[in-house]
Amino acid sequence: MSERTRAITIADVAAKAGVSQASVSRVLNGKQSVDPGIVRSVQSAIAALGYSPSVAARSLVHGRNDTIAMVVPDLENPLFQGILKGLSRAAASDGYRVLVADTAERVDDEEATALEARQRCDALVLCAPRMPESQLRRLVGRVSPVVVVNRPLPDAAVPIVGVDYVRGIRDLVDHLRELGHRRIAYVSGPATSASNAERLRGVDEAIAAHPDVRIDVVPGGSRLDDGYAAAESVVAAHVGGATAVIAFNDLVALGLLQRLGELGIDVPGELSLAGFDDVPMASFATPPLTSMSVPRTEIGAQVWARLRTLIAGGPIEHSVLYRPRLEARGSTGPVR
Amino acid sequence: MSERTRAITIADVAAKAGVSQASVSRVLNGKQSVDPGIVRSVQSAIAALGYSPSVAARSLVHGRNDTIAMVVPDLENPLFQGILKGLSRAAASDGYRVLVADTAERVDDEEATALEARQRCDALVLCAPRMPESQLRRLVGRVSPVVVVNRPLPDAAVPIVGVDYVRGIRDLVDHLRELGHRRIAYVSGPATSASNAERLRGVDEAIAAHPDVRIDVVPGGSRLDDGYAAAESVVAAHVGGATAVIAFNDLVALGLLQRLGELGIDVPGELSLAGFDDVPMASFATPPLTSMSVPRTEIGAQVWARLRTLIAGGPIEHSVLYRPRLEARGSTGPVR
DNA sequence: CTGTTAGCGCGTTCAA
DNA sequence: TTGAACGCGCTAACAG
Repeated sequence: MSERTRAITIADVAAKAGVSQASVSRVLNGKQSVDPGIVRSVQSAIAALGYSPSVAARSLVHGRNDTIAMVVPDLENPLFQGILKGLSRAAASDGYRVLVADTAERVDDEEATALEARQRCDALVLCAPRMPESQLRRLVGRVSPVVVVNRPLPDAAVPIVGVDYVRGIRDLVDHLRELGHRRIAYVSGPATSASNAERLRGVDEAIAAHPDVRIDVVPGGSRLDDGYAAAESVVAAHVGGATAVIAFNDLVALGLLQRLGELGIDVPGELSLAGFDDVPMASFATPPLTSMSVPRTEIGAQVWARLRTLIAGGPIEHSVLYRPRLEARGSTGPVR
Repeated sequence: MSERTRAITIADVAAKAGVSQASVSRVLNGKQSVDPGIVRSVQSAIAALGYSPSVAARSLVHGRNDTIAMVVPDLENPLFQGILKGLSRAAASDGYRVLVADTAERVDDEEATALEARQRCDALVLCAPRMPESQLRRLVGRVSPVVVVNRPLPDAAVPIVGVDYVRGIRDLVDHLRELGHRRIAYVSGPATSASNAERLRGVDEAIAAHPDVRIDVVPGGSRLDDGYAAAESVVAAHVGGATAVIAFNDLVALGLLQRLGELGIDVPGELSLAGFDDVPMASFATPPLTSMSVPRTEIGAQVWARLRTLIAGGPIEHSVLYRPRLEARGSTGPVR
């Protein structure tokens, strides 16, 4: 059929318009002032030829390509999806695009993936990195500009945007305590998750603050089926006296809720249940799930704000920690 | 603090190794045969300098950058997330990365977004484009190589990967009919969604095939709250005689399920309810939601397979339509 | 205000 | 096998 035709270049436009490449470039970028006549002839030449500049050539000259990368352990996590959406839209408003790199929870691939992604982009977002702290500290130094999400890294020269899980758990425990609960079970998240470690700190602090409260930790995970599978341990804790359960996140809570229903355990009658993240589905569960709300897309926007500053050569802006907001719903009730 | 240091280039490596740039390039790309001694000195120079090649320069020379873009109406849709995940992982295994471009359901921005994304990448995936067919036909010609997802485009020179919604709806109606239902309500999706149009065709075909079945269409949407809001219309249809409901997708079904519960309508006792897509949450609802399963990540992988062929200069491979699989669960039951 | 020139960093001829 | 030289497409500096 048709010949594989080479793309048209700025030289073609210049020739057709009868001017120099520099003039075409000026018209293209609106630099300096150009003779209105030239502008018109260049513009019509561009239109006639259907020319569009080579992004690659521009990148080579400028040393940047207006693209950032987000490295994430699992694209299926609603929290990360929300952050990606917020980041993508915020960056787009400044003419930047977002590359996604899903490490599929393979901790060993994280560093290589991050380095490779950074090669292609002007900056990086490391979302809930699972790698050891020492490795992460080394890495952030190599991939700057970079912003870290949901992973504490004290005194590191990196802006961090995250969620105050410690505070969130404490607030949640307070809520349950006010309802009369004194024995609580916490269904934990992935061992590699830093935010799970933070939640556990929240658990410890809550216990310290309220000597009358006891919290047992049972193994869980991060997905629906993890919650479903955790039901057995939760029931054991319930038999042992627990009257309320806090799940690592809403997915775990919803999976657990389902299984508890199958087992004939009334929520919140016999057992109160709360999740974390306040995913859209939370308020649509039966009963509606009490959760700690986290501003997912807002986090993405804040990440972009910090990254943009860094890209522009600005300072490392202050880290920010969002305080989760309690959304008390039907799944938690007074102890009886 | 430290000087803003210019990145090291292949010339630096060549100098340090005492060879020509060409030799370094050869070692880097494993082309031709190079003297083992040179190889070693180059490699140690690379290691010593911490050199890594410029992606931009490579892109300029090769005319490609091993990146593809996926344009999607809404990143929050579980179906698109699954496709993105499958696409991203499949492409990654071939050394390609994925750029995401979320149009936020702004139909008017779709074309510009697609063109801009294509500039930066070697190929494009148009996921459920909302634009008019004529515009889409024109567009696909301009952004080739491209694969279209979930949008029929008869006789177009583009591989299409999609879901047989017509057949899916028919199978779902058959399921309900076997349970004794004769009056059904369909809660429709977004007006701009081509897959909704396909579902409506399925509805029509089902009616034609089963003269004893009547299906009423009520307005809906694509998200949880759309389903919640559609409850009123559904109840009206129920009062009018409908004993079963098919929702545009699982999100709508789940939102509807919630509201029906609040209204004291028993599912499936009074009203059977089915969704579409079989999102992870479907089987965890109360009652578990009957749905039509769609292989989300598999679709992403198939998209990549076709795109890869196209990028390699291969032929336009056959389009493929996945037949949804019925997952009959507790939300649908015999009419009584 | 305009054109000419010199790179940006790399791959790839073409001789040697 | 190796190195020198050119070109990918564009922007920025410098003259004119």
